[in-house]
Amino acid sequence: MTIKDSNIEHFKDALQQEGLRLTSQRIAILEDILASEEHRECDDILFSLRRKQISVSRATVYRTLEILEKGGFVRKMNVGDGRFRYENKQPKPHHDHMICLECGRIIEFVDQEVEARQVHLTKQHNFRLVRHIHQLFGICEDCHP
Amino acid sequence: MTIKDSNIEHFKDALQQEGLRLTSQRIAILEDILASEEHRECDDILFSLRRKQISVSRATVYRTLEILEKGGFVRKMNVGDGRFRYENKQPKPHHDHMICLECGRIIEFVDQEVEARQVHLTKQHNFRLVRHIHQLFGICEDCHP
DNA sequence: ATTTATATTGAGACTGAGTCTCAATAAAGC
DNA sequence: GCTTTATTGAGACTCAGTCTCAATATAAAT
Repeated sequence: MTIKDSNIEHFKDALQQEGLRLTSQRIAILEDILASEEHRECDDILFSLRRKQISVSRATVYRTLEILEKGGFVRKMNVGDGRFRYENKQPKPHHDHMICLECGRIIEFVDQEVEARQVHLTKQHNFRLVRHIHQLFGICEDCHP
Repeated sequence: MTIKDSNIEHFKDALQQEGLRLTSQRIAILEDILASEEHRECDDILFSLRRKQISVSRATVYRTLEILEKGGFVRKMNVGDGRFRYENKQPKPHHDHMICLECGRIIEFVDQEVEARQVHLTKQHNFRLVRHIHQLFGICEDCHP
């Protein structure tokens, strides 16, 4: 069984637990996401499918992305420009992002010290930390001399 | 001269540098923001003005907020729910936010270690840091037992 | 394999935050 | 006060994302 197939099996299980069905559209969308390492918006995924001659409606892509996010298959991120980006979450450990203001390039990073401080700071306020967003905006090395 | 008047003077200067005019609407919006410590969305400001019998159009509030942001009078922030929040930036040093997922309460925080790590991490990637977003989402002490 | 119950899909209408247009109005400088 | 031109308000518009509903497809039962 390939890694792809095992992912689809997991997806099938996740769907069944919710009483949802495994459709060709949902498989196509998941496969497209699994095959990409990018941080893409809905239409990027839609056009990627179209290029493969797979016709899915925009509504279905949005609906499936929501299911995939809940199931932990994709990560939905807000870059602040009004459009959400979705990335394949599967093989990746937690990370945050540096975002180039010129070219939109996204660099992933993690820092254990920052992670530890977050826990410390929220404890100080008796705040139960659920998740966080840490985005560093600036100019990447390709975009400055 | 009051602090309020000195702020309006600064605003007038900022406007003049851009060839813009000091109007009663712009003054009313700035005053309303200076009088608040909250993180409000456009309509909160609009309704706050209405309560004071000041009629300004939504378009003008948006337009003025943009000018105020550029001039460093307000800070525009994205909490990820599709609406921008604006806060009085004047007397405050830099800070980030903890956001309660239950009640929407916003707690401000700063941490020099985190700030230092950000500089360090971006340097490692030869990335020129311009600004950052650091938001900790969770449940505040009022919303959990 | 057929049937049945119901989840899913696609097309397009709809929503809501925010932007744009343009005629009427109001600052600022003379 | 007069003139120039920035600003305003009302509503049209945009754009990402959601919702509706009739037609279709899945999964389970027969």
